[in-house]
Amino acid sequence: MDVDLKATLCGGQCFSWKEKDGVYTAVMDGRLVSIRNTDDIRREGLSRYFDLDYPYGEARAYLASLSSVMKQAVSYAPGLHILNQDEWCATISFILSQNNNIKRITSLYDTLCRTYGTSVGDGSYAFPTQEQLSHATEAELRELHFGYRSVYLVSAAEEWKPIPRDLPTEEARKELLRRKGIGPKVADCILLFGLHRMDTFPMDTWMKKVMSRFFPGKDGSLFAPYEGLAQQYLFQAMREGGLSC
DNA sequence: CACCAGGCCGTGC
DNA sequence: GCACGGCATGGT
Repeated sequence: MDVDLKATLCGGQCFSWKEKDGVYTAVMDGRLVSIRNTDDIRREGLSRYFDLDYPYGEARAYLASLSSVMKQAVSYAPGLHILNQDEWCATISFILSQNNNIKRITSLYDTLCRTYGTSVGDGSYAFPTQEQLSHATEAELRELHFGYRSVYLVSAAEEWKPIPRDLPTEEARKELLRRKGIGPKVADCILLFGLHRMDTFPMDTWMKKVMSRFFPGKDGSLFAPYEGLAQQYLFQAMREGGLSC
């Protein structure tokens, strides 16, 4: 099955892609990339980023077998994939996300690129590296409308280090929770979208609504070993009104 | 005016 | 351990 680009790129996993007339564009590894379909993904060498080798067919079948609501959520956007994003970029992105909406997160993400990132031409900018963002000050960020998240960004750039790839999810989570501005929800988003830990289930305000309404008393472990994918299916369906009793 | 958005932190109990 | 208010900003 082809990747659903809209569900995958514009559903709150990442904030770097722009869509125009069915063409999705972003800066990847220092160059501007445009794609329209799964063939373009392969042609541009983005198979890993789009997670093409993960057994989505198997995961979909299993999740859909669990409950009618989950089946409905899966059928809403079956081509949804979980991206393999850069850990640094995902960390900053989800620090921006707290108590915020996707539109404004995207806008703030854009401001970071234009202010601190490297130009790649055509008015586009790469996401700033840790070194580039470490030049930002709290006062400067506040002027750029980052609000109380400003201090978290400064701290993240100062104290950044990658999580060892072989560290078990629960220990990685503890490490993330020590960092300023990273709580349970942001940590889980970094684990899922930046480290591809499918055994995480980020609980934001939308997911709290989903769980209390459709799976009262349960948690993400109900969907093991595909918690993360299940979460994203439910998140999308709930936000766009695709779930009914 | 209120309340909400991919929440977290510090305080008080 | 848990509940609560404060926090920046922009949209409805």
